[in-house]
Amino acid sequence: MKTYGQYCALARGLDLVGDRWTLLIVRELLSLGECRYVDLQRGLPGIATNLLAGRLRDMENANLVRRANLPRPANAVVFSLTDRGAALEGVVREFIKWGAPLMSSPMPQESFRAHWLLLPLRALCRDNNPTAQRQVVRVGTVDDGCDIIVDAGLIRVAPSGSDERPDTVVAADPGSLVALFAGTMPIDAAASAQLITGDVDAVRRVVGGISVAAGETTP
Amino acid sequence: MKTYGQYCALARGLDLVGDRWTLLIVRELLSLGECRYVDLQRGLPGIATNLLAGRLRDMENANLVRRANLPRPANAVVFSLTDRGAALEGVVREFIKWGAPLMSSPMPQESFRAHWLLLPLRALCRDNNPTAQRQVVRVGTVDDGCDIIVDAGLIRVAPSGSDERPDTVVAADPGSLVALFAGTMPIDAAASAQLITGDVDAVRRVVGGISVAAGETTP
DNA sequence: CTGGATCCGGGAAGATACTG
DNA sequence: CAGTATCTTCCCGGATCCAG
Repeated sequence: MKTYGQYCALARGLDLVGDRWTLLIVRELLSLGECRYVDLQRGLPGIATNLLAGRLRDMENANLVRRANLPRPANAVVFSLTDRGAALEGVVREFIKWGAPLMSSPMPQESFRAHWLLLPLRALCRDNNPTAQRQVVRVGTVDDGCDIIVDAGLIRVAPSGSDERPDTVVAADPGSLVALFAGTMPIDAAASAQLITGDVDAVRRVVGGISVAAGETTP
Repeated sequence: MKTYGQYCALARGLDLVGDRWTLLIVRELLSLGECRYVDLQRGLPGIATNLLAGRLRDMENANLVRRANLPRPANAVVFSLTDRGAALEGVVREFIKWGAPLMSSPMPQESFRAHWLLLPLRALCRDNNPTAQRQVVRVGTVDDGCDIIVDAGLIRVAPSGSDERPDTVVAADPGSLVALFAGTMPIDAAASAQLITGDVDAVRRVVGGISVAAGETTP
């Protein structure tokens, strides 16, 4: 990006991450951790491959992204954020908070990946039943989704993988997923619509943290 | 801006404010409040006038900016942020925090406006002497700067204007201003270098809040 | 004088094909 | 798998011009 030429923290920050796609690449790396080139392509539908390659090079030069060559398979590469890149989490979080009101419903033609919910879920989920046993709620699928691991009052949200056996799987259209975790759609309605497979109470345990925190707790 | 076409809060947010110059226009309006077209031009050195006009129109359509026609002088207009636009303050604050380490020293040719310090100063300044009388420290000039009004433990930072009589004026090169309020340059050094006019203790009162807050207080 | 609109050149973004 | 090469399109930047 051409520099703004302004001695200002905001302008200098935008000089580094103000380019188109850059913050979305940061979102992918914050959500997924280390990932391969094709993982980034899957998580960034619409990006041109030359643009992705160019941005990764720029971000590497700016010390935001680290590139590591794997021994096997041959020519394999993993990308990850440096500490400086990971420090953008606050920026991304505020952006997501600001953008949340724009999420009322998906547009036709709009793409969706369940792991895009990972960062929002970290803000939205709570343990409403801290004395219960450890539970895992999967949002999406094992190939693309988030695992909400709730245990003793603590929440961890990780990209879904085969290392967790979910007690519950929430698989729904994008609009319903967002509505469910935003508290707009009642959990009962989601259950009736067959969007929840497994232990529905595990969903109740983690959903609606923000509003519930100010009100009563679910037993 | 072309939409990313992603049903994601970050992507949808960037659809609205990801365009070049947009967040810098928000910075100006957050810092100055209502302002005229020429004020924006002065605060955004380097922007082309057609681009500024276009962005303002886009932001008006996105409900981020409000345009009001003044009765006098003729054709005069004031721009200001809507509530939705002002809600970007959190994003801008995080960006400034992230960009702060990039501010070590100004590049030659880089432009500077003292009122760009307004948002950072809100985070940096504290009242280290809450029992003292009300004091005003001006950073920059009456035409372009910030007035730090400190009174009974409360800090207010406003764009400088003729309605305040500063007890102290800090007028220095950009690098020294940043270093002084970031705590890198000792206040004594700034005073010796004739950068501070008036009551130096008023500067001591407001500077270095973050580090001082964890340490001892200045009497 | 304020608040733009118009025109144009260069460069970044986007789409697609191809390769070690 | 991880890009490069190439082409097209469109946005940005700079200058100038214009209406109220």
